[in-house]
Amino acid sequence: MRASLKRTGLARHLGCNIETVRYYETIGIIGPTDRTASGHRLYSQADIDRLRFALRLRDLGFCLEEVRGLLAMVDGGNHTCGQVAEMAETHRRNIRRKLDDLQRLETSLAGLIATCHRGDTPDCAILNALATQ
Amino acid sequence: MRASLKRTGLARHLGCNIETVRYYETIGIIGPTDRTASGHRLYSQADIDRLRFALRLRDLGFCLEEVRGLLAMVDGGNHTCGQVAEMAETHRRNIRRKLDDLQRLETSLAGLIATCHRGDTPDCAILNALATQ
DNA sequence: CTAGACCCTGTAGTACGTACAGGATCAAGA
DNA sequence: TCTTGATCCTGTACGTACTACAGGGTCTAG
Repeated sequence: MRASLKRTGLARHLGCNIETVRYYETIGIIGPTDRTASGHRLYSQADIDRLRFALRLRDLGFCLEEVRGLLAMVDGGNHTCGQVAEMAETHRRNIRRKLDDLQRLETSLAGLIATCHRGDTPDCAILNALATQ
Repeated sequence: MRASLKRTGLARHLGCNIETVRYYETIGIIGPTDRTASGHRLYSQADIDRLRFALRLRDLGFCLEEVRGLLAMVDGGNHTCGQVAEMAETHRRNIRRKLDDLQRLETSLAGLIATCHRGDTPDCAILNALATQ
């Protein structure tokens, strides 16, 4: 069966927000689709596949610029598997860095919280620690 | 010695961006400061302390709304140590959740990368995995 | 035929700044 | 005293990745 959905159907099918679909069209992640005589968009199976691909990349934390790049590579057909792997590796390093940052932050916060005796007075070890020069 | 800095001096002293200082003033994180006769801002020691406090909270990952809330609590003097600790705990839970999300993401990405043979052809296991319905 | 669900476009708002434009002021050296 | 370059001022636009309207047109089931 060949699908041909409108915006709400598409959004439900892929589990994304309606507005996101239009946004992705305006910034060129997905191209302009076919329209009905009255101007309603009709999403073909190819449109759906492309959007799903983009959404998966997004869910993997790629920014839209990277998504655009990967789509362009696939569109052009002038990519190699090695290039794709390299982009993925770079992205993974960025995520690892974020993980490290967040882990350090959690540690700091845990240390701060541990100093607190949770009294019902305004005198707070957390605030004192933060206010100290 | 009582400090009284202008914007560049302040930004250098606290290691933040000049524009950030002005931004924090426009959104009310820090109040309007004294000015010279010609209108140049002068940051007192109290201004500096307040900004440092706000920047530390920001560095701990609190959003500006939370920073504003904590500052208001301190300003009003009507807070308890327990309330502060609770905010910190809530924030810590949010960070933990982000850590989990990011960790899952890293795992997915690692799995994807592992399937790739890094060839110089366009046929790519990563792209195939992402394109598969 | 009508009600309500859906579609269209354009614009404004979110968080947290960053970056400029166009002009005024200040401090130090000649 | 003059000039030069650093700094200051204000206002506004830009960035990401959407989200939320407003004001109108279309479609479909009863």
